[in-house]
Parts: sequence; C-alpha cells; structure tokens
Amino acid sequence: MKRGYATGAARKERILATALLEFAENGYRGASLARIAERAELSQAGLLHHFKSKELLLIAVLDHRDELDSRRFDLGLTSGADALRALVGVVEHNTRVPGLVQLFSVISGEAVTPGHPGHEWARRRYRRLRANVAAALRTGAERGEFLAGLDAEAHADRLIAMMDGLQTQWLIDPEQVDMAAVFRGYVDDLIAMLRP
Amino acid sequence: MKRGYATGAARKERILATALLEFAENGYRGASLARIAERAELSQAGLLHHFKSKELLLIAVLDHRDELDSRRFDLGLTSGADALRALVGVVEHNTRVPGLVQLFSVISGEAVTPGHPGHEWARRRYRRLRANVAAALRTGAERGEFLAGLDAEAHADRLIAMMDGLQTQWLIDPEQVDMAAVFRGYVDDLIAMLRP
DNA sequence: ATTATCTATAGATCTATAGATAATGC
DNA sequence: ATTATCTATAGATCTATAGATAATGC
Repeated sequence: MKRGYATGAARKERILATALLEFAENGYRGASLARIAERAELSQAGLLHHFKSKELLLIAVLDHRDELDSRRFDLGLTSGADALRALVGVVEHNTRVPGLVQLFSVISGEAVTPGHPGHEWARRRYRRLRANVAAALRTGAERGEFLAGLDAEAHADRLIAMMDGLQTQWLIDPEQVDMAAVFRGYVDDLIAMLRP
Repeated sequence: MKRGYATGAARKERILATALLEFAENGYRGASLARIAERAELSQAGLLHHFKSKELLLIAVLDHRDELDSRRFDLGLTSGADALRALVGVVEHNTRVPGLVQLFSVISGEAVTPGHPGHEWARRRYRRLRANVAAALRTGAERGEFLAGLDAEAHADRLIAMMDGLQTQWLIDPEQVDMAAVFRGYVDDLIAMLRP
C-alpha cells in the first residue's frame, strides 16, 4: 500500500509546477527531464522516483491543470447566454495567464500527431468541452432564451475553435490581436443571432 | 556564384518533401535529420550539404509550402462574399490533405514559443493573412455587398481563428468534427449577418 | 572549379535503470 | 518497512563539422 510522506507530496507539487513551465516553453518533445529536475532542485533520478517516465509526467501535469481549472470554471452551473458570458470570462482570465495558455496551445498542437502521449488526453478534453458547451446551449434553447432549432454541436465546435484559434494568434503576436475583445464580439453577435 | 546542378535541385525537392512529412509527424523538435536523410535516401551529411542546418531546413519547408499554396489560392483575386466562399473552398480542400494541415498545426503550436525557428514565420504569416482577409471584407463593404460599418480586422481574426481551431479539433478527432461543414455554416451566417 | 556525396567522429545531449544511503513514520 | 534521494552509468540518440572522393558542367 502506497502511503506517501508529506515531503513527497510537496516535492510532487513542485515538480508539477516546474514541469508545466518546461512543457509550456519547449513542448513535450523539447522538454528535458534534467532541466525540470534542476529547476525543481533535485536530481534527475530523484524526479523519476516520483514520476516513472516523461510520458507519465506530462499526463500528470495535464490532469493536474484540468483539475484546478474545472474547479475554477464549472460550466454545469450556468446555461444559455450566461454560459456564453462565462466563456468570455474564461478568455479574459486567460489573458492574465499566458504561461498556462501556452501550455495548452503547444501540447494541443503537438498532440494532433497520433502516438503523442497527449493525444488521448486532448481527444477526451475536446469531447468533454463540446458536450458541456452544447448542453449549455441546448438548455438555453429549452428555456426559450435561444432559437429552438439551433445546432448545439456545431455552435459548440465554433466556440471552441474560436477560443483556441485566437489563443494561438494572441500568443504569436500579442500586440496585434486583442483576444478577449474579438471573442467578446463574437459571443455578442452569436447571442443576438440566436435570439428567438 | 552558385549555379547548382540539375541533380542538386532534384535532391533538394526530394529532401523538402520528406522533411515536410517528418516535421508534420514529429514537429520541429521531434524531427530527426538522420531520419529525414534516410527517407530521402542520402546520408545525413549529404542532407546538410543542401541545407546548412535543421533550422534552415524548417524555414525552407515552410517557405516552399507558402509558395505553392499562394499559387493555388490568391485572395487578391476575389473580395466580398466571393472571398469568403473561397475560404470555404480552402477548408474543403484541406480535408483532402491532412498531412499538410498537420504540418501547419504542429508548427504553429510549437511556434508560439519565442525562440522557435518558426516563430517569425508564423507571425508574418498571420499578419499577411489578416491583412488579406480584412482587405477582402473592406472591398466588399465598399461595393455595398457588406454593411458599411463592419470591423474588418476583427472579422478577419475571427475567420482565421475559426479555420485554425477547427483544424486542430479535426486532426485530433476526425470522426467527431466535420471541419468543412462547420466552417461553411459559420461563413453562411456571417454573410447573412453582414448583409446591408 | 564547383558541386554532390560519403565515412568518421566530436561533443553534447537524452531517458531510464541499478544500486547505495539517508530520512520518515507506523 | 517504506519512501526519498543520490551517484554512476548504459545505451541510444542528436546536430554539425572535417576531410576525402566522385561527378558535373563551364
């Protein structure tokens, strides 16, 4: 039975935090366990005691972030136009955490390759996102807030694509792209369009 | 003065084609010159005779693709709703060349990191795309095809984000996302919305 | 003369494991 | 007893260069 000591749990947190930075800066393939270990101030072998392989470390980082984010932002609580405005809030928040945005952009980009350790994670993530957003739109329609005939899945795909695409443009050229304003404009137009 | 022999030019083409596959499959950082050389059937040192470094090879691949693509699709020739429908045509065409789409998704994802050899290329590419799409929208407005007050830059950002975001979703989960249909729906709605 | 190509290799990584020693907590 | 940590190292990469030999085309 694995119990885990207090010092081990703290180390794991520290490793996850530094690994996140390394993966965000260099991607999975460009990241180095030695460098992560150095930044977390332990030996590389010490790091591999806590996470058995580089793949497992990446998965752990992604799951850890997912958990923190799902706590901050639970779409299940809202629906209809409120849910869309909550999405705008997420994008606004993201402009203040470029490091996290970069992690997701880099890993999602790499993970389009089958065989990438983040591939399955990304697929699950997109499916979950799509289902959540579509459900919020459908609830809005049932409540009479949105047109009854709306295509919830297609609009969910559009919303997610818009968020991701704007993130990439914003990361590559922050001076040129006002990610939050452009997304807010899209959502405003969408709410107007879907009004019954 | 560099002249270049016929056999050299053919080799360069061959190397560019195999490098494209390797970069698309593994990203810049995951790609290996040895593997590219092997697939192009020459030695690794032979490859480096034609392209002096891995960075220069990536740049060459990206520029080569840009050149081929700009020949196929010149936005300058159309404007207004025709230009938007041409964009739909590009997305439809892209569903038939997943390898190319993957190259751009992977490299754009990696290139959000400053210092990545594709960073400047990506920035230039987005600026050019944005300017071209915005110009087409503005011409449409001048011709009375679109609302006079439209925000051309914001709509250009939205269109590009939508294309890129859908590509990522489609590559990760092709069964779930009908990239071309969703984009066509977006463009149709946009044309309706911008009608004076 | 220039270009194309090769073998060999330097020098710097990389991940993961083996095996030893120290600290922790039942 | 379990967990945490380290040093040392195997074994496999990786990019880039040096220097030799062969082919090409003015």
